[in-house]
Amino acid sequence: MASPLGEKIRARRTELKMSLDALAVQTGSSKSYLWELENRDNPKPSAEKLSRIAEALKVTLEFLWNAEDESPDEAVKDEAFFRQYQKLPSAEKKRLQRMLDAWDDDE
Amino acid sequence: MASPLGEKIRARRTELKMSLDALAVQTGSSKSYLWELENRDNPKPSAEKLSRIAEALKVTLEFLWNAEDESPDEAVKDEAFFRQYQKLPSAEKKRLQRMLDAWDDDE
DNA sequence: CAGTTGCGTTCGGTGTGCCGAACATTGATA
DNA sequence: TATCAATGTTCGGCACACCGAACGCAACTG
Repeated sequence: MASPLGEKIRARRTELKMSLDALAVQTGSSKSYLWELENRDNPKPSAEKLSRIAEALKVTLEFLWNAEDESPDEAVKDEAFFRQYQKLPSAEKKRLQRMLDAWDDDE
Repeated sequence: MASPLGEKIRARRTELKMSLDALAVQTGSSKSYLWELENRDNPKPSAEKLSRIAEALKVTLEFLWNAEDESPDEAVKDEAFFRQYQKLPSAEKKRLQRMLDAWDDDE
């Protein structure tokens, strides 16, 4: 019954030792709705709600919404890579971009 | 009237030379709704819709949603790169990671 | 025991996200 | 000019995201 999104929210919330009430206050949601997100079948929160939840849980939107096939560990590494990448001068970025494109062409 | 989110969606959509119709098909939305997202005052799309839009536009959820007023052009490219990167198998990721590390060592 | 506090759960109602279908507008073609 | 195709715009209405308020239940404390 519970969705992957719901599992992630609950896992992270309990990890941070928050109650539904506490999270509700921080995110401007109602605890009843948060309960629905965690337990109901196919939750479809708004970007706004989910964004505030992600913020309160100190994870990214991407992690909550679509990291289904990715382990949390790998997601964290990917984000670290990205932060590192962003600091490069654009000439270097282009080099990496070309490598990526080349790989996509091979499948 | 148009929100930052709306501006970003339109900017990226026209950049990719897509019509509202085309984007609608790709994202499972209606073009009328996409028009509302681009032009109406305070759009509050669901995470689901926004996620599919981000994917079609090749940017991340974070980029579309966060009202970062930093230089958008390079940010868009970075996000596109990251989205592409995430789909790689981890062996490939490691290769790129090593290149990045090598760069950092040189300064 | 009765009361309190803290947590999760249920549920009816309401605002609005999102849609389909019509209408407006531009541009191209002859 | 008239006409057709493509894109953008408007609008009425339905479905459901989200809420408040009640409820259940366990662990306390006097």
